[in-house]
Amino acid sequence: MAEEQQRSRFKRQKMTGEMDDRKNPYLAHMYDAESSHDSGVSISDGSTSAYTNGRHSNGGGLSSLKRHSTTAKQAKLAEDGPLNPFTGGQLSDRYFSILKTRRDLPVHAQRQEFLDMYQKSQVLVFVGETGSGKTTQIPQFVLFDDLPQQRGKMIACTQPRRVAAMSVAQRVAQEADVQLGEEVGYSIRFEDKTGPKTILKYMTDGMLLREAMNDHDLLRYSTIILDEAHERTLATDILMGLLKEVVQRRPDLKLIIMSATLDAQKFQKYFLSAPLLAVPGRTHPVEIFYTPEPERDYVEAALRTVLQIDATEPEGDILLFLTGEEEIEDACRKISLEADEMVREADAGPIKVYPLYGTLPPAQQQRIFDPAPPPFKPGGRPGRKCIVSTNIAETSLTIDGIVYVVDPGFSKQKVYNPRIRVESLLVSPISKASAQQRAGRAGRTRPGKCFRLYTEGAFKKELIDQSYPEILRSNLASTVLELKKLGIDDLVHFDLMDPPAPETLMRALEELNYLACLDDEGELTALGKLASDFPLDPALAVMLISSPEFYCSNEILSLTALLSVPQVFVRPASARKRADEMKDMFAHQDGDHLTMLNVYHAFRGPSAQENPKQWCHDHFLSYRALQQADNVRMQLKRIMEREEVELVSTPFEDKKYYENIRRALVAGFFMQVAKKDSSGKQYITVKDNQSVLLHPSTVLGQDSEWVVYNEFVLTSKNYIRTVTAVKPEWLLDIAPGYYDVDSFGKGDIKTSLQRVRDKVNRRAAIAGGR
DNA sequence: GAGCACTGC
Repeated sequence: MAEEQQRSRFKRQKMTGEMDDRKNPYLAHMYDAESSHDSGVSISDGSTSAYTNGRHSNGGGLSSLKRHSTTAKQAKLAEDGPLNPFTGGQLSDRYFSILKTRRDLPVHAQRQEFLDMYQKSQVLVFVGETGSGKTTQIPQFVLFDDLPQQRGKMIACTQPRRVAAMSVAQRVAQEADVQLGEEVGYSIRFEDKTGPKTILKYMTDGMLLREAMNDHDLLRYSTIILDEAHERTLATDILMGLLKEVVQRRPDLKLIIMSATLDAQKFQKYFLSAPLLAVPGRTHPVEIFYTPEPERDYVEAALRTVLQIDATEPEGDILLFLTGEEEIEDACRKISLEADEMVREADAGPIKVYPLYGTLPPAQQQRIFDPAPPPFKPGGRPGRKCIVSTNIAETSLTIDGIVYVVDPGFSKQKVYNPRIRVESLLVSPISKASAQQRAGRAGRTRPGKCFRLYTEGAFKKELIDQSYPEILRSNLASTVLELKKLGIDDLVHFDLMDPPAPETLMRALEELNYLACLDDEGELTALGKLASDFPLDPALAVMLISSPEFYCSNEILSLTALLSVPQVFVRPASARKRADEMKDMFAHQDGDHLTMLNVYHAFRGPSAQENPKQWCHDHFLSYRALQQADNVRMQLKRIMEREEVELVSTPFEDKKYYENIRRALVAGFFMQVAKKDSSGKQYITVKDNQSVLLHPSTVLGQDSEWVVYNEFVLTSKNYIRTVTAVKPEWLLDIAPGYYDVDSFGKGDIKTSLQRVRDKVNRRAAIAGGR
């Protein structure tokens, strides 16, 4: 394929607009800072005692000092050693070599500017693009000025992802020349690597939110840094709302919002004109190409583009963004096949194609870091690798060596429809910010190219600037419960950056009221308080808390854990039949929940525990998911013990063993019930009257009139997945408030429930009359 | 007779 043809398909973008943002450093500062660092309370030369941990150092002559105003110069001096300013120990050679590279980072050039701003204002917004060093350096800059050890406090820096919190903490501990978990540590679910000496703590945003629920003013911290705020995770959004109030109650608390996009003005405005400091990133230029005409089939266009790049562009790896597992596996097969043909016909270089998505086993994910294949013969055309990935490569994983990015402009995104109370995944156009982030992936090691499979006009006019924050796309039942526990009573006036639709809030309140977590006045009930102690969706928490009443809390505990982790059943395309046969071995005729419980019990059994990994592989089960379930189970069990929720079981021989579990299911999921309709082919959901089908993966036969379901899946059809048969009289008995039959709209469900009610009443009358 | 982007407590 000629270079000429390649060019004709893509209009070369003039280097304006977006690319200018990339090339020109951002406005260095929009805040006119006066130097305020000359304030007398500085660290005496040569002394390091202001930095050593007050609770442990023995020469704490300066430990009574108030908040310091350190200058960049002073901090540098302290950093230069020879002793570690925080531990008093000898600094290692590695420390000094890392220190040199740290001082080359773009943020370092603006250290004084940062300190001036930090000292002057309680809240500040910091913008730093990829490669600026903000995540590792800013918290350390703060450390040298804040000196939290002198007041027995800590600096917190939040991350949206656990791996990031872990790896950044590891890196910063190295930079500070301390043991991870001592002065520098991290805290994520299931793992707290901090200790009494910890003064800088990286943590997930969810973790800090959990802490806030028991300590509304976050008194353990002197400075809180919310990193990657532009990602707008649910936890970050709530933390921002919360901290906006906390900084007013606590004048001694400092807050830094760190973001990677220029949208930072929005953060600035939200925090009442907080000053903003922007530092340029360090990336290579990326040339952007657009298609002149819209593409009808983006997958087909993507394949064509990848092959064209392979045939015509110089050495360099390719990253293609697609939306899901199946699409990706399919594309990988096709690219490999076509590329092989090109090798035969046109003497092309070798190409290796790797899929990348979240549910891929870690070992296979690691393969994307393998080097590109060598030429077929010495001096021949160089090989390249092509990675076909979901959005995971946009934020969570960075791959060096990518020179070409192919961006069809779509991703799967969660959407929530409050009218039918359904969360689902939908293939949707990405935002401008996402497109920019994707393009940037081509310029990490050297100048690159990004091929957008949409027109420049579409980019400008059709793509929204930023993706909608998660808070606008989610069911907020657990969020509302959390807010109540956080002491936010007036939800409507709680100042969120993007307030959710009133209907979404109403739905959440209604759901929590039916679950008896909120009373009719919207106040947190005892059950609601208890439920908020569990890191679970409210329905799951209520099911777990109610389970002792059904003599099966041990079993419901296992089931709750299983329902909070990814799917345990594995069904590879190459072995569907065998996988299904294996699943049948665990099947329980009354439904998928009980089947999952059978799996878990087998997994915990002696024969599986001999070699659990092998056993899972042999039985087409996900070892990772089951292990995770074990972990979650332990965590939940500890909370149950602490909160004195009894752990009991019905003897397995008892004929009520399974029935009790099914009844307990109803206690949490009575709002997720469907009844078979008159045709007998499909089901109708209770109250919402949605037509749904049993998901084909279910073990349940077609003869169950009433079922509870765990989730609603909206794909080619409306499916309910993970379903178990229940009896209608249990619904009336266990959730009488929700099953107030007279309040139901006319229809089959109402008639059936009336009939059941009458039958129950008649039986009661007879029993009473005897 | 199907398909789950991603993250988190």
